[in-house]
Amino acid sequence: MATMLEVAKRAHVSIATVSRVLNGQTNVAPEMAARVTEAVRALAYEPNLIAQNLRRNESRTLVILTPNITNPYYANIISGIAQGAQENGYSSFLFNTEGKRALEEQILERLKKHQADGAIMLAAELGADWIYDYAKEYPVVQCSEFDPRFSIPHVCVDNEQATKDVMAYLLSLGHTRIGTISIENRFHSTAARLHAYKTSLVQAGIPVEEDYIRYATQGYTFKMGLKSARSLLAQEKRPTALFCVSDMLALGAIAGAKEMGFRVPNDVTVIGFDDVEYTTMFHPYVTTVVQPCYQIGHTAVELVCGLIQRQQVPQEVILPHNLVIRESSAPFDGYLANFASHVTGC
Amino acid sequence: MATMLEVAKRAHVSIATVSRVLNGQTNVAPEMAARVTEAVRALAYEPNLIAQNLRRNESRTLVILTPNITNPYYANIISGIAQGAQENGYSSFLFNTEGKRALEEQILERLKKHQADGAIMLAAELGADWIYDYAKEYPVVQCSEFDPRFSIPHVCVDNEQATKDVMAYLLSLGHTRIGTISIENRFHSTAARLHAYKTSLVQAGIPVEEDYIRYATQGYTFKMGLKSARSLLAQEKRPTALFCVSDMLALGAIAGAKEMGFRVPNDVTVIGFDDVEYTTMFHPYVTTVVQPCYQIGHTAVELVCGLIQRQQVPQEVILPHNLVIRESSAPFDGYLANFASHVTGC
DNA sequence: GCTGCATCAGTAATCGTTTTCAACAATATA
DNA sequence: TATATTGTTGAAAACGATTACTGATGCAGC
Repeated sequence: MATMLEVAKRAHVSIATVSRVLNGQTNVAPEMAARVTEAVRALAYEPNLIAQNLRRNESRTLVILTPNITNPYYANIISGIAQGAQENGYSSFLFNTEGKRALEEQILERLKKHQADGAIMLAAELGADWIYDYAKEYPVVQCSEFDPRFSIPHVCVDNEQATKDVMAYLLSLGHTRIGTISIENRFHSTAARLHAYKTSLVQAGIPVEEDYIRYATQGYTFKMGLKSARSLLAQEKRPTALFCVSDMLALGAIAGAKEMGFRVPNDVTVIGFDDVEYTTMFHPYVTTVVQPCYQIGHTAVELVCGLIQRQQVPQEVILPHNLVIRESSAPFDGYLANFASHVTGC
Repeated sequence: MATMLEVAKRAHVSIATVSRVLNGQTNVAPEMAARVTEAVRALAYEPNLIAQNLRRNESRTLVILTPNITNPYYANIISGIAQGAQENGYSSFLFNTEGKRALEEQILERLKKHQADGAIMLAAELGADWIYDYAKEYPVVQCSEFDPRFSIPHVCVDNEQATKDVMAYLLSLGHTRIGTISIENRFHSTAARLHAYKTSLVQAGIPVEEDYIRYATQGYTFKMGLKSARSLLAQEKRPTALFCVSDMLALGAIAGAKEMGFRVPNDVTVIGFDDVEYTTMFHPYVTTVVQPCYQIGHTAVELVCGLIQRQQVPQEVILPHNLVIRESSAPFDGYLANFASHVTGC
């Protein structure tokens, strides 16, 4: 690959002039500029970005840390990030960390090593104090998850309010035996949703029953939803509505309910969270909370670009959520609910 | 961030010595080496990789082009790549191209610009001649898909043979009315599978019926499988077995068959391809061709590393596939098949 | 004609490494 | 004692760009 020097020689100018032409500076005689562009074309010159980055002391690169790229929830966030990065003249590099700290640190080390100008972290856990060590010194932004103890800029929805909306909706449908499928992890969203679930009940004068709460032990998976629903719905005074903290859990819960002979939504209402594509793949389509994923990603890029340019950026950006009502939710039907718990097949 | 010069000053040595220590060279006096390591530690020195790369004229970086990171089929390939890259001291950068040529070219341009040492392309289409322009000059390897007209090194399974295995299995089960859900795209695998489907029939003395072939028009999706199955099974002389070129299509086909009142596998046998996680999520678990995805990814890295080091590498690596028989396939039952086509509900 | 001021092009320093080469000291050999 | 050999070390030249600075040229104003 040709270098700037070769271009300069061919155009009979100095490399400084070549550089000026390439960077669109005005103080170059048109005739010279023409010679340079011609030489660039003839030699198919492409600037060596490594050299450019060294000199400019920037990499124009963002690293994106995702626990699991296969998760469709992240897919839209990522495409928002990719688009935003491009608009701001950055490349975004995607890493699949599987939530492993060692890997995550390895990637953030790139900030130190000048391989990246900023980082966007999806799904950082509560108590991951070490992240703050990087965020203090380098541009780091968090998406969806964050730890309120640290002032790392982040973009998310109001999980507490979203859950309250779900609960208000369920209560308005007449449900009083409302269960939840939560999850065993250290995400802020999980804690916020569980907290709002409980306070909503209390505020409605309904006691919180631990029997109505299950925790997925192995991630937001279909199987976990299935298993949790089986156990929740096997109780004599089974819940008539299930709030699941993710759509995959909801899908599993619906399958579990069906398997036990319950109809969804007639016998059991199931509500999800996130609005991934699968919610409208199988009937009943899932009633769920939609998060503006693309926007979340896009906004995160804007924050991190702000940080890179040492501008003042908001510590927290909360984007609007939306409860979309589809086929998996229906008003409480006392008659059915009392009998359905004894049914075992159709 | 401290530079080498600062480390050198603090250790009272030259930067050459610092470099030697950092690169583990032996001809350094232990006492000096100790001073250097101490200074490195004290200043929390991290080498500037940009400078390093410039000097070494390499980036130790691989770019991975994926059409769709959400597709679980790619997930395992990607993790094989990530692992292989790490083992070889490379970073792998993942890009979601959505099959857009402009984006793909933009990413391959990084090879020219010294931003990446090699590229691994997943799912390149037939007739994408322009790729060859890059592959001629830079290390490029293809995974799963490739164009036999060009000699770009690639890793894949033998799609032709795998399909023949499926067909032999179906024929051995007694099926003679075998349909296929293929797809409208320009992948070599698609052509190979369709070709093998047809030749297997012909070799068995069964004429190829266009009525038994459907083409998914909008990708390997559940909905496409559903739609194709509906149309295939609505025929009076409906096929009793369906070979689908992807698991998602098979899942959709199973749903479609069920919806029409057919039992899978009793009334209709459905076979998929790839063996993604979803095949064992819902019953019946899908009989499918498993591809050694992780291995494919891993091998692709080895090839590309070979190319980078200007070694001779094989033009084609074919990895073994495996037909795994699960719950969605069963022997042909003449009695059921003749009546089931008139059934509309259970 | 001389000064002052643009305008434009080139020289050289710079970014932070690696690596060649020469210098030097210490040791072995004759 | 003189020389060859070996082992360490540092000075300086790369890598390929950007950019501050310098210098040359041309033109206007006096």
